[in-house]
Amino acid sequence: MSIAHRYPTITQAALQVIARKGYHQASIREIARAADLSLAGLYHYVGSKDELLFLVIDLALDSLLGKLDAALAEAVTPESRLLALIRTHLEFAFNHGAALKVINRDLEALGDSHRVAATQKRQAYLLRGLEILRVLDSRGRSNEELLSATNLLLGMLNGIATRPFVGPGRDIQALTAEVGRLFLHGFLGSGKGN
Amino acid sequence: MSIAHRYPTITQAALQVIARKGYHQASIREIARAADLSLAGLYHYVGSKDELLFLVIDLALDSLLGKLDAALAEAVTPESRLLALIRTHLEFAFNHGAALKVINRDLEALGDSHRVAATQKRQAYLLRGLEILRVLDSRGRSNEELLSATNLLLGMLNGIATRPFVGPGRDIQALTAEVGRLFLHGFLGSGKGN
Amino acid sequence: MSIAHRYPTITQAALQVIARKGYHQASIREIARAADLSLAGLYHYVGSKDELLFLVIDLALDSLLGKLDAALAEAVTPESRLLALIRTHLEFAFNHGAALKVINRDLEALGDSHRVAATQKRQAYLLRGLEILRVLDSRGRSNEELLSATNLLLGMLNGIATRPFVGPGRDIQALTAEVGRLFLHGFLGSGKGN
Amino acid sequence: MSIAHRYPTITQAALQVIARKGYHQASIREIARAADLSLAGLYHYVGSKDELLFLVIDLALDSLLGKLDAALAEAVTPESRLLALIRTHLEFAFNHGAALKVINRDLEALGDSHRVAATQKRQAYLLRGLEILRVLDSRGRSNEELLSATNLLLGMLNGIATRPFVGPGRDIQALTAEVGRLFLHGFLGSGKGN
DNA sequence: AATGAATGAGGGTTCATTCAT
DNA sequence: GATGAATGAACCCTCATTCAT
Repeated sequence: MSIAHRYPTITQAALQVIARKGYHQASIREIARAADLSLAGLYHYVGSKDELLFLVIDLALDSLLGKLDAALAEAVTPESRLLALIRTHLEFAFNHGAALKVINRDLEALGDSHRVAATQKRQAYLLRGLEILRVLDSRGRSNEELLSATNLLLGMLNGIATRPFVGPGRDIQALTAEVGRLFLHGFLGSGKGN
Repeated sequence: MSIAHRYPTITQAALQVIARKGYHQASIREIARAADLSLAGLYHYVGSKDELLFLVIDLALDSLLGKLDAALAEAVTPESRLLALIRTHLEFAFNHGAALKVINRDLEALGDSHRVAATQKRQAYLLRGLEILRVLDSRGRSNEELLSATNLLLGMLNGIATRPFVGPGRDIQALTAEVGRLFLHGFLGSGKGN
Repeated sequence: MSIAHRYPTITQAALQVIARKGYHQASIREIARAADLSLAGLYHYVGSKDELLFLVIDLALDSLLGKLDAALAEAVTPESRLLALIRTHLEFAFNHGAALKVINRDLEALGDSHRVAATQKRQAYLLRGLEILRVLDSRGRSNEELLSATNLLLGMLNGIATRPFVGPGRDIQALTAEVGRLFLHGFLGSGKGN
Repeated sequence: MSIAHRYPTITQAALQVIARKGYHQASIREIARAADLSLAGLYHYVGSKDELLFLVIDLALDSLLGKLDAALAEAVTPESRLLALIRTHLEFAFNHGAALKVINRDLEALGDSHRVAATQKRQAYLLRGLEILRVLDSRGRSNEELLSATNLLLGMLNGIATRPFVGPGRDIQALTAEVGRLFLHGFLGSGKGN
């Protein structure tokens, strides 16, 4: 059993357990059990619980950013780029709900240095959204205003994803369209002068 | 020191500690210390940690609902009712950030029966929003669509409040106006047929 | 069971276990058992293993210094003061062998701040000897030379005490006389000019 | 890399690590790292941690005894033999402080059978001293008295070496002379009848 | 000859909780 | 009404050691 086999098993097990119980309630023993490893065996691969959390979050952020960039690579018009972001985020929420939950809920549990690194990577995601809105904007919004709007957008998306109100019954196409229309109308139609 | 004096002290101390560290990281010893009580003294008033969390969340929800209903009592037009909800929520976020944080983050840590009760009360808050949107709607949206839109709205508001991106520099009047315009344009301007 | 009853029990239990196995091999679980307490019960009185070691060493040093000062209070001539120190040290070694062993062997295991405090108190003991030798000296030895001689003396005494070579069969009176004569002849009869 | 090359590396690495941290605090992982070996690689040469400690102590005792015998081979008068022992011990303390520290501090950590063997070899060293004193003695001291005096002497020497009081600034020639004079005066000038 | 992988046992410490006083 | 004392369970982590390759 090579290390290449073990690491994915470990990170996936950790992701599932941490997503379900939260970082502080997820015991490292339970993670080891979920990874089919003894407690000491897990420590053979991971130096500490904090490092394990970082690994999980870092992988999740890589995955999320990767999917976003792949989707953006095929979208040229500003509107389609916005929709690509919305769709990607919602797809990620539904297909990788555990990962998104851990990113949003447990990142702050990271130790100082790890938290800085992870926060930077999450900011990169935010910046993707901000740049899309900047191009979309027709009224010369300031950076601060654009940032605020980006936060509104991501807040909406995470609000949908985090809450159990909206189940997987809703298909993502329709939801993307709904959020897209709502935000686009609001964003384009609302400005300083209105 | 009567029981009537103790309870507010206890719940406020618990609220602060839990908001700062999260429920599972907030030790009951630290809460007792913050309430200027001995450990066993705290147990004299509160039966368990879970019950204490419920007390805190229940009070927070009562406060939030009370403020919302007071604001709605003075608003008659649908638009002003929506703005009242937005303003109330943002004000609560800025003035009682700890309470909102605990509601959103720690409610799921409650034991089964308490969690059900608290969730119901939080749903009542959601329903206030849904009814506002129902009146506001001009296109005969279904209940499910209205619920979805309500979730979008609350997601936005919580997103703003939770994230550290938007500081207290922003004044609430302006923020309320911005969110209101954005959501209103989006909600009114976007419908099935658009 | 008041705290006045527990602390001596705890420190004595800790002293015995640590003396027998050495600080790092003495598990706090075993100390708790020896003190007839549960593990968590021990932590009710002592904040950490390091603090417990400091308590033990500090008490041991107080006891040693107390006995020395009591003995010195009755000795006036320089020779009798030297013999008082020798006798006290040997008596302490035989009657409180565990305490002396912990002082000599485990002091360096203390954490930084505790180690500084304990070392200072041990230095006070050393200075008692140095002052005795200073008065005894007839050749104007320098401070450094006196310190060196003090170390030789204490080295001898600890050497006897630590090693299992000399059992309690030897009575302390005779041993005191022997060491006293040997050291006194050497100290008085040996000097720079000899 | 033959086994003949590995063993010295291993024992030296083990000596350094054990001297610095003490046997129980010296992890076998750290020793392997210091020997530039993998953990399992170290176990290829050494069967257990206890065996490794024995190896280290045994080599140290061999070295100490070898140096002593070499020095005694050139000394004929009783006084010069005593000085040879003192000088050898002090030189060993300053040049091989780690080895002396491990002999004195960690021998008792050995498992039963190894401890017996090592103790016997250390007794051989003690006996060298005892025989020197026997010849030097002019008053017909008993074996027991001679053993006691030997312990005093070695106690002094180890006391000097172990304590940080006397640094390497002191040159060994002078220190040897000082200890020699002190002990000689004391030993020759003190007897039963004095 | 050499090592990565794996583990059982035990380390110090913290926790929510109970109870005699 | 109030609290010091006490505990069982669980926490994260390290250890010496073994074994398949």
